[in-house]
Amino acid sequence: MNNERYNAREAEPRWQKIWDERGIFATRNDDPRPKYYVLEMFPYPSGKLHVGHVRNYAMGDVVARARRAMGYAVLHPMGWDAFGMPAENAAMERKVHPRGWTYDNIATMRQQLKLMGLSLDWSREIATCDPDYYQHQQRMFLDFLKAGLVERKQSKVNWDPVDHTVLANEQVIEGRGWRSGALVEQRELTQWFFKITAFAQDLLDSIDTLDRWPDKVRVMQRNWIGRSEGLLLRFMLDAKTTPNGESELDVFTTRPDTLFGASFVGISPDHPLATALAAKNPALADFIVQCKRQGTAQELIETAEKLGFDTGIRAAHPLDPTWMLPVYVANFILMDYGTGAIFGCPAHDQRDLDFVRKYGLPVTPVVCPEGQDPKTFVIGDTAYDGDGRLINSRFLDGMTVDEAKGEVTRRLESASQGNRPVAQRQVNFRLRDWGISRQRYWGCPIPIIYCADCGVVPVPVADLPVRLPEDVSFDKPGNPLDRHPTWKHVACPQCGKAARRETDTMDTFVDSSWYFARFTDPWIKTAPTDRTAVDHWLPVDQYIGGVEHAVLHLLYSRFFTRAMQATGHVGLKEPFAGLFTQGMVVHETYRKPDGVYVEPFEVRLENAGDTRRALLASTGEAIEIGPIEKMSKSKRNTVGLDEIAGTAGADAARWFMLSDSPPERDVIWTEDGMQGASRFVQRLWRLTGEMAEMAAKAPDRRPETFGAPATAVRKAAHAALAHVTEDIERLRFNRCVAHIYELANALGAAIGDIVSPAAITPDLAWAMREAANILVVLFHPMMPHLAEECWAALGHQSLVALAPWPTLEPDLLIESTITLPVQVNGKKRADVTVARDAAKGDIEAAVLALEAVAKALEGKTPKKVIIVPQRIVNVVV
RNA sequence: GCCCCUGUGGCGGAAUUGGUAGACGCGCCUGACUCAAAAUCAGGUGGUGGUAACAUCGUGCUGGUUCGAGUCCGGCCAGGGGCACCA
Repeated sequence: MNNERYNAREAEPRWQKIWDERGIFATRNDDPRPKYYVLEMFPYPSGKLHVGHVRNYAMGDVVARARRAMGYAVLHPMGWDAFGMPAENAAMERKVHPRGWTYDNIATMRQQLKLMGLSLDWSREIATCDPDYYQHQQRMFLDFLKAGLVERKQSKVNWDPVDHTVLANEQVIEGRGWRSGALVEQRELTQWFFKITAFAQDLLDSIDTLDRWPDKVRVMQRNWIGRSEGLLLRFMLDAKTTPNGESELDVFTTRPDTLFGASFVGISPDHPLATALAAKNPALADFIVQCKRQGTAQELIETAEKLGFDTGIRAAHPLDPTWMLPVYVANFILMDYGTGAIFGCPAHDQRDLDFVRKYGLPVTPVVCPEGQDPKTFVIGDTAYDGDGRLINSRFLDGMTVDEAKGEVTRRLESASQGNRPVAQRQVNFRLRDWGISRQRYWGCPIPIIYCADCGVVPVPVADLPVRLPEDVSFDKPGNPLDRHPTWKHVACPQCGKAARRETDTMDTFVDSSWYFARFTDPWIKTAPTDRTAVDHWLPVDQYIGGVEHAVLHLLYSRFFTRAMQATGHVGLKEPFAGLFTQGMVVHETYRKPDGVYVEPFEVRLENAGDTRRALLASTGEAIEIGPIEKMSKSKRNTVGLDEIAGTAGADAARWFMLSDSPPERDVIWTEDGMQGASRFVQRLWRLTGEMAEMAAKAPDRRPETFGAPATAVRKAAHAALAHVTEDIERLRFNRCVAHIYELANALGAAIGDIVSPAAITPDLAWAMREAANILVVLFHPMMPHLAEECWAALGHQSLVALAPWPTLEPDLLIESTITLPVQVNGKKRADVTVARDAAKGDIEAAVLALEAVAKALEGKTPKKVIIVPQRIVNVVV
């Protein structure tokens, strides 16, 4: 009997040490068993772990431990996404070096992860800030460059004025920098880009193959890539009106059907034609300057008024050369989508309508909604973008929108002007190339040298890595690499003359775009990956992380894997076969009457009847319980790992984080929930202790027959086994938890039914031993330390971490008689117990003989009796 | 504005994918043990009526399909998320 309370604080480190010493979670690449790669998104070493990390890693660990038991060679590694801004901010604020700050944090967090008892292969640990890692990234940058997947170009970029760096589109959330929260400005800079658009169509198409990804993420990626099909059409310009005799203008449209509703042609202020004309027209130059000034902050763009400038240029309508349209420069036209030029159809596009109302251009409706009289159909303040029939459109009149699109496309494709078709079908993507240049120190240096004679020169592979200099200062804003006295001054690798290093570093999302591949062989020095290892382990079978990376990390990694495939570093294009996005851990907020937030561990909660109240633990002062929110430093509602591992223990915390809420949803951290988990830890300890006592009396040989009590115990154990196995495979951890509770309840009841020691027959003792073993193996993925302790108490010499998953006896789940609910007219009136394989006629007879059924029938004769085998009986009157 | 998701007891949530709504946990109530508390154990816990057996209503609202709807379809309402001058 386990008389002592289970002491997690003593037991947990003891088992961690044993696992560690025996190296049981280190995975060999030549393991012949089927592979299974489980990965949780690796953490940024920000300082300390909190319960949100516990949830994330506990889920991955359940999968890893269960798959290991099921006979897979499991790869479950851990590393550090170690480059990034916070290290530099710490350097500025605390006068520490980013490297020291980062590695100190890694040491702390590694220690904390070990406290959680995760079954990780620490021999494969990597940190992205280690030159042993980033040199390979530089190597791949050079390979991608050679393959045409990297490009240096001038473009408009998002500039974060607080972090003093450029941000990718994916890193701008509602017009603000994703880290700093500062309003992002537009700047024209020369930058390095990864050509993610080269794979736009494939990235989109392959989403259909990611059948183990959440729909939500797939939808978000589809929207982000944003494919639209349309027509590229050529407008002929009146050369007399253009600055340098230009005679054509290309326009992209998805609505060629509305071409007869055109009332102007619009070009972006950044369009080459606008630039050319501005050189000769000071008023237009002023207007363009005005557009750019007004357009610096994203937030302003969204509320900005539509403004335009009539260039005096005239364009011929593609379907009627005699119809001349005015060409405006308009502030709402984006240069980097389509061609930077549009035709404006105000009746059916709200932006165009707002624009023409201001400049007095005509509004001609050309699509009339079904059922509306074309004579009375007028456009007011709202453009009509729905379906309908064409009007005011000459040969298109009467067609549907789709027919008209087809007709216009056909005509213009076959019409030629100067030996080229007037129009061609085109696909455009919203997705833009990934700008990776960052004007920061703590990142992977871009291995490029600029030479006055040779131009842009890649660093030779033999010279890699390009290491970050150690002696840098953070006393001024801006890039420390750029103002370093010597680092950037190098000899040109080609001509030997004085040249200059690229001082930008790579976006930290590059670092995390391939780490999962590096884990497959982190020891190889000569290449980013060992092809045998990487092709063996990839794809990741189960990837787990936050949904906030749906269009960031998860899209970049898909691109990067394609680029690695194109340059021979991996043999596949989709890195993550299964993806699971877990919810956040949220917590109540607490504030003193003066509005100051109070941390959870300073608060004492009291339940009185249905009401709860919070008191300051130290003084008893009443505290207001605020809304439940995402854990954040500003709301002071975070719960750290140290607070819980040191008291209730890691197992209880893991158990609580996996219980109640479905894993994809947010979970609320509560003291009560944590206590409930702790109680269950003790209950399992007592229960297995009692069962161990009985198990000691069990015969070695399996009994020939089992009595009713033993059979009940065995049925409960095997039912739980079946459920937990399925629920782990489907990542429904909350249901695993419920089924383990059910088994514990059933076993507790079975023990309670034993009236005297004499009732413990050999077959019952044997069943108890079997059930106890099943119970411990079933909960060990969630509470591994407690499981080892119980496993030892059951007399095992080996570790439960190495125990095989129990074998299910399906016969135990099949009952010989079943109880079916009986409905009359769809309302439940009785139960009927019949043989499992009873004939329908027999069931019907049994049902109609029931007193409750007769009563409900009120003497009427049933019209029909519906019998769903093994399910239900419904008598219809 | 467009796209997507969610809505079930006091709370977190189950419901074999169209078949007994409320598994399991938390909280609460009653009892046992205790000088007392903690811990533990036993019982109860959707609403209404009834001592009870039982009856009746009940899955955001509303209509429909069906022998049967939390689950499917139509229309609303509420909450959350994503995208947003993308032509």
